[in-house]
Amino acid sequence: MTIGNHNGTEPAYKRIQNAIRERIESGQLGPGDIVDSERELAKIYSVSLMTARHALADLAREGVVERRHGAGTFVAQPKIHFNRLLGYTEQMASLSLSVRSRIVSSSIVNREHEIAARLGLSPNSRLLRIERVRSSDDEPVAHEVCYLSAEEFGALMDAPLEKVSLFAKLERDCGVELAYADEEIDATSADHRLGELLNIPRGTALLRICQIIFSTKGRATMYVTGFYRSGRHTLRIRRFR
Amino acid sequence: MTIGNHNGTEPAYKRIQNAIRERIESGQLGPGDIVDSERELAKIYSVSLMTARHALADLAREGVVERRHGAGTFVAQPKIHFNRLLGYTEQMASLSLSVRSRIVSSSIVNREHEIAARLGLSPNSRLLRIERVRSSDDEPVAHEVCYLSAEEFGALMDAPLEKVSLFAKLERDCGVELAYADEEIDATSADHRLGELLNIPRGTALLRICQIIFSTKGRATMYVTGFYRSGRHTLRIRRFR
DNA sequence: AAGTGGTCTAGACCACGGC
DNA sequence: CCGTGGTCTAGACCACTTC
Repeated sequence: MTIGNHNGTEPAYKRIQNAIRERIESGQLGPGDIVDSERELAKIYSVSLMTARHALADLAREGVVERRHGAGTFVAQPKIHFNRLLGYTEQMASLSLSVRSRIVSSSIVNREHEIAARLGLSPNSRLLRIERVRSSDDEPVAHEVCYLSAEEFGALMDAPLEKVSLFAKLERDCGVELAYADEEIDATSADHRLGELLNIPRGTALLRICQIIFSTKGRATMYVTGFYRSGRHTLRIRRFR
Repeated sequence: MTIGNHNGTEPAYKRIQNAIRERIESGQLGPGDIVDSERELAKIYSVSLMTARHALADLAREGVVERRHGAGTFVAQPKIHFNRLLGYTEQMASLSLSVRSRIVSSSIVNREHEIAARLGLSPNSRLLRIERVRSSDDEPVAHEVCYLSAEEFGALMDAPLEKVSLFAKLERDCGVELAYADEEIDATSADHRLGELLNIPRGTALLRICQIIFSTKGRATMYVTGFYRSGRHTLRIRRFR
């Protein structure tokens, strides 16, 4: 009797999981459909019950399947993606809205000590600063300023960011995988300059969002502050207890 | 040899987890400290390795401990709670700030068709409506109105909500377990009435948050709209890609 | 009653980490 | 080297759902 994780292959429980995932992705199994039971999987894959169980319990934890005591294991309903970190362009695209961006300025700065620190750089680091006004239907609706390490991303200074999403550019061309963002959200009023840029009266309420965006490696990659016209933007999130 | 989950008591793996949790909460174990290994736990609690393992693996999944292959299991760094669904009172308490609530009105309404619908009730359902102004340091900082099914929660109408958190009341006294909330966040300006209630000039920017709060059973339990003074409130969330 | 998931046993081998 | 976690076996009893 062979015991233990012999040969250098994938663990059995992962092989089982992948097989189930593939059947879901290929459409062979749809939401609500029943999945092989622990005992069936154990026979099919010649593993013990505990191993089959491990595979299913893990998939349930991920939300791929749902287990009902006494009834069986079922393919879970497709998840609604709340709270997903998206770039502005991506968000608008997901709502079938078109955006255009006007680059107000693009420059290298080296006196933003606090922002440099938040990006985990030494205080006097050179930063690429990109300031943009985003419009939809030729009407300006948001103002964003983002900062990145000039050393790493200086090449983006002349990139055609009017059309291409900065997120996409980072992920596709710069080999950075974005993972999550910590954000601070509050309300403010438009000052004189923001009023002019967004073509609104001074004092108009704006949603202000300030994000630090981290890569999959845990590196703070980008610092963004944005002002969004009220009425035109609502942020939707889901919070858990 | 006894086998299986005899007698109607708590599962062994949960008893082990609770014991570890208690040692962490009481300060006996701090972040980075090593936790009993699977083999030690198995001996101490007279359970099999798999059971001890289950206890630790589950705690690791929750983020309470961290497991390092070949090294051991360690107490995780204290979590920064992002995106946690908290009542206003709870949030302020977690920041060591005291709040007081003044109940502006508390009544039964039956013409809020849209809100009733959002709570999954028939359009003309009777709803308990509680309007409160929250103050910190005797200065009004937020205005909240919440709606609940009058049929289910009518008894709350005369509850002393000046002092007790509504969340706590629901969870402790009404047997409702809150699970998550879908929220919409945007910015607005104070109108005349809000200006008076919050003692601020008309036109001041306010953060507006509108939540539908769901129970663990998936029932929409409460609808809340709140206005929060800018400068006094920033919402912190983490979003994942 | 039959089948399902939930808990549990008493072991096993392997891969990895720190001394 | 020894101890740790990661994977796995071949069973067991219990609680629950469905028929």
